[in-house]
Amino acid sequence: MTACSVRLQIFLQLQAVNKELCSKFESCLGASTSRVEILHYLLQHEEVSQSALQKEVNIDAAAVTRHLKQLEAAGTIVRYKKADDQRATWVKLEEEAKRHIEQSYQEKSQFVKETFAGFSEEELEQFLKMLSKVSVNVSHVTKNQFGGETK
Amino acid sequence: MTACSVRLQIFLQLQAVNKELCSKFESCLGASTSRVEILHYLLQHEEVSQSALQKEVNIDAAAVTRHLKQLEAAGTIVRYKKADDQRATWVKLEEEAKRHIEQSYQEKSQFVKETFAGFSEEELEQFLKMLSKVSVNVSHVTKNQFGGETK
DNA sequence: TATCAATTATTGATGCATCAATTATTTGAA
DNA sequence: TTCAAATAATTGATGCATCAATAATTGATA
Repeated sequence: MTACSVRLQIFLQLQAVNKELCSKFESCLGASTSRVEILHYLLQHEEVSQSALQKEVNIDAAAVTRHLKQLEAAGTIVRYKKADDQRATWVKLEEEAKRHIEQSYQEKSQFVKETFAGFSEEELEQFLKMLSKVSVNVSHVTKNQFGGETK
Repeated sequence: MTACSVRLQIFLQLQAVNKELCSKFESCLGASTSRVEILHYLLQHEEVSQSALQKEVNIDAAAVTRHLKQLEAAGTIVRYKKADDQRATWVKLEEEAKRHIEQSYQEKSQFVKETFAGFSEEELEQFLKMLSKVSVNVSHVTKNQFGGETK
């Protein structure tokens, strides 16, 4: 309350907002943000290897494998290997599923629109810049700036 | 890539940044942001009931219970009941642990400082306002704005 | 006073992400 | 050619958060 700097508030608020955002998103769309991102990436790319997908959605390879196995079991996607490389697995949406996912794409757009209601385009640009700046800053933080002596 | 609106980018970036932030924080401080928030709250409040603490740190009561049990087992905190209400459990730091946590408080401050390096005070204020606005917007989103017909 | 509702904490089941270890395959260099 | 290193995916162990159900206690009321 008292000595709580603006920086600290932002730090906490960032996490709080993100949590609310993901939670509400999931209850609205019926799937986690990760799951939805995977599906929307597939909607826009026809065919992709797991490792490429993993880099795009930025979650752990193990998590990707588990998502895709579930989606395959549900009949949403197909997975297959190609002759030239038996290591890589390729993924694509079932035709059947595309329509349903197109609809959820609309819902996501609407959700995102609501989320940033009342922001001017200028503010949005600035928001994005700030987030990117934080990202750069964080990536430059190194462990040994802290704790110092390993007493 | 192509039809990717600024709003959508922010939406994704917000989650990405938060993930990096928490991950780096944990590797620097050696404990999750939740855990550290709990400890720092206790450092500043001497004694608190679990339910009050739970509201402060904004995580599920079940998660709080589990954190506190671990901290108790580690000898970092004590938990006890009071005569006037046998339901509530009160929590306080062990004297022994306070010094160590004070140090981690410094580390957290340093981390937060690094995170927002290069931001002017004005920008910080604006950042906070934006986050708050998003929070308000999200809280107003209702499930039935979406999907519409439950076909 | 007996009972019902609210409060508080806990537990169990579940979901999702991470890391580390493992397996299979491919590539490249000696 | 052969073998080591790189690449890709998977599995198991673990951590942490959530929800739902349960237990214990307290307060209110009829």
